[in-house]
Amino acid sequence: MRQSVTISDVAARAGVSPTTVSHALSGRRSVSAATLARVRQAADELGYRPSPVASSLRTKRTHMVGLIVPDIANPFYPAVARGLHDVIAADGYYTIIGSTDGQRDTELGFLDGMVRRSVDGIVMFSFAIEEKDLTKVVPARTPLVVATGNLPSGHDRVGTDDAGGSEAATRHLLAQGITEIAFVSGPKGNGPGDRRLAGYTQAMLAAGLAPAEADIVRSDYTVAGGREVVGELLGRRRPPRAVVCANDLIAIGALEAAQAAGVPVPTALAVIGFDDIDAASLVAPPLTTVANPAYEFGRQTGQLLLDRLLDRYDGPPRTVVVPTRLVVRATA
Amino acid sequence: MRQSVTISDVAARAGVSPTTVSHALSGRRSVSAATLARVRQAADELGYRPSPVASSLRTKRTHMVGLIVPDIANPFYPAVARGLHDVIAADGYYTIIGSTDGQRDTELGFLDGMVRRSVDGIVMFSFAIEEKDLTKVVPARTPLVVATGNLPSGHDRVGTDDAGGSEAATRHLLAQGITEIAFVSGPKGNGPGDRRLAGYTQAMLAAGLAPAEADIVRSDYTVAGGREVVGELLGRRRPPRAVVCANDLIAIGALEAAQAAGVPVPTALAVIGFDDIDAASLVAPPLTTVANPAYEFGRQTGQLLLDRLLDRYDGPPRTVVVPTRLVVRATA
DNA sequence: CTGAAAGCGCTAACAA
DNA sequence: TTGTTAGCGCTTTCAG
Repeated sequence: MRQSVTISDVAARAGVSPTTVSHALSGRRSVSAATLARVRQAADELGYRPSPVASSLRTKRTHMVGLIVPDIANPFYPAVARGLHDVIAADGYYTIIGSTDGQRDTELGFLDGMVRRSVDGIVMFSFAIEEKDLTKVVPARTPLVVATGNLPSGHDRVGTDDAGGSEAATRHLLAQGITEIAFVSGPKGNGPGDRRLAGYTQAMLAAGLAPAEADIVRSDYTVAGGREVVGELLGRRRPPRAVVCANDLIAIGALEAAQAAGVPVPTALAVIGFDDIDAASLVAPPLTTVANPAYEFGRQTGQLLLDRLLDRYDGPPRTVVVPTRLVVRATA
Repeated sequence: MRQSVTISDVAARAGVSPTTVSHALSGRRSVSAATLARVRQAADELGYRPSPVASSLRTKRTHMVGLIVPDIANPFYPAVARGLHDVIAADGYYTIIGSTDGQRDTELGFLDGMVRRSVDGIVMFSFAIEEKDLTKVVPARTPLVVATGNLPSGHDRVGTDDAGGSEAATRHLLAQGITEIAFVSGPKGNGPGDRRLAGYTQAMLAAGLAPAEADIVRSDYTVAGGREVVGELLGRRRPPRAVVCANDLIAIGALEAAQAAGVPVPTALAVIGFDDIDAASLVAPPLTTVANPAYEFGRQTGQLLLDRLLDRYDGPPRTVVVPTRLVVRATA
C-alpha cells in the first residue's frame, strides 16, 4: 500500500525534480524564489506530508528521543517526562517511553529496541544496568544522558542536589535555635537517601553539633515506616525536637506519629520532608519540605541531549546538578 | 554512514539470500531447519540487529503507538500511560507521547506528526478537537481510540463510569440513613463533573429524594474551591449531613472547611471524593472516595488498539466503560 | 540554481 | 524450500 502523496507527485505537479522539492521544503540548499513558490503550492494542493520514516532510513535521524524510567506512573517521572518533552518538542523531537520496573533485562530490552529504532538520543534512569551493558547495546555516537548515580561517567549526567536539600532543611531548623534534630533516612545503601543523610550530617557538623548515632534512624520510604520509626523516637526519654525525613511519605508518617502521641507540630516537634509530592501541601498541617524539582530535572536532561543533537556541544561529558528548594509550610 | 551489519551481511555469511534471512528470522515463511540454524548462527556471530526503520518503510508498520494527553505530568495520565504501555509492550509496541495542554493546535500537531511517523495506532485524550479535524489528519485505516466524551462516535472509545461512581458513593451514604446529601460538582459544562453529578441525582431520585437546587453547588477542581464552597454550605441554617464531591481536591477542601468550622468528620459531616489520588489516603482523616482506575483505563485503551493492530477484531467501533470502585476510608 | 542516479535496509511478488 | 527482482519514499552525491 503506497502512501497517498509522495515527493515525486509534488515534483511532477511543480514541474521540477524530486531533488528540488526535497531541497525546497527542507531549505538545505537554495532554490529560486519562483521554484520555491511553485513547489510550496504543489505541495499544498496535493496535501503532501513527508514521510519521516523514509527520511530516517536515509539520514539515520528519527527525531525521536527515548526515555527509560523505572515506572512512568511513579509521581517523579511524569514530571521529568514533561520537562524533557517540553524542551525537545520545541525542536520537533518526540519522546518514546519505556517503563522498566528497574529490571535489568527490561532496561536492556528498551535500550536495544530504541537504539534499533534509531532514536537520536536517550535519557536513562537506570538502576540495574552496568556500564559495560550500556556500551554493548548503545553505539558510542548515540547521545545518552544518564540520571542515576550508580553509573560511572562517560556520559552526560543530571542529578539532584540531595545533600544540599537536606542541608538547607537542617539549617532552617538550626536557625530557629533547634539543635536536637533527628534524621530519618531510607534503607541502607539507597543512593538518594544516603546523600540526603550526608547533607544533614554536614549541616550539623558545620554547626558544631555531632549527631549521635541514635539520632539517625532508617525506615523504608512509606508512611507506615515513618509513623513507626518516629513513634519510637517520640517514645524515648529524650525525644528529638525535630526530624528531617528522607522523603515526604516518611514525613507524613512522622506527622501521624506526632498526632498519635499528642505531640503538637511544629511547636514540640518540627517535621521536614523531601520531594514535595502533591500530598505535601494537602496534608494537615501542610508539610514543610525540600522540593525535588522533577520538571526542571527533565528539562535539563533535554538540554544536555539537545545540545548534542543540534551540534551545539561536542565536548566531554557534562554533569548538571539540579538545585533543590526548601518549601516552608506549617510543619517547621 | 551505513549501519554496521545488514541483512545482506548475514545472508552472505550464511550462504543464503537476504530474503531467506528475512523469512528465517521473522518466521513469515517456512525455512528448513538447517537453513534456520545457519542463519541464526550467522546473525548471532555478526551481532545482527534488524532495522525497524527500514522494515517500516516497506511494511508501513512501525510498532509504535501514539498517546496524546493534555499533560503527562497530571496524575491521571501517567497511570493511563503505564496501563497502555504494559499491554502493548507485551507485543513489542512502543509508546510515543505528546502532551498538548489541551491546545487544539498542539493536539492537531501531534496527531499529524504521529500519523506521518506511521504510528500503528493512536490513543487520544482530546478536549479541543472536533471530528472533522480528526478525519482530516488521521487516515481512516489508522486505529484510533478516543478517551473523552465530547467526540462523536466512529472510533473505539474508553470511558470511566463516572455516573456509576457517584451513584455508588451516594448510595453508600443513603444506606447509612443519611439523606441530606449535597453534591459539589465541577464547573458547568465539564463532562466528567456533569456525569458525576448525574449519578448523584440518579441515586437520590431512586431513593425517593428530590435533591434541592441548593444542594448542588459548583466549584473548580481545587482544594481552595472545595473549601470555600463547602464552608458556605456549612454556614447555612440547614447544613447538609454529607457532601459528595466531583473530585478529591474538592473533597480535601471540604475536609478543611469542616475542620475550620469545627464540624467533626464523618460524624457531623460525611465527605466522599472522586478519583482516589495519592493524597486521598494521606490526608487526615483518610478520604473515602471513588477510585477512578487510570491504570485499568490505560490497559483497556491498549486492548482495543491491539485487537485491531493484530487483526483480532475488525468490526464497528466499540466502547468500554471502566468501572469505578468505592474506597471506604474514614470520612464516610 | 537544478537534475539524474544511486541507495539507505528491508520485505513482497513472483518465479523456480 | 529458496532466490531474483523490484521498490517503499526520501536524500545525497555528483554532474551540469
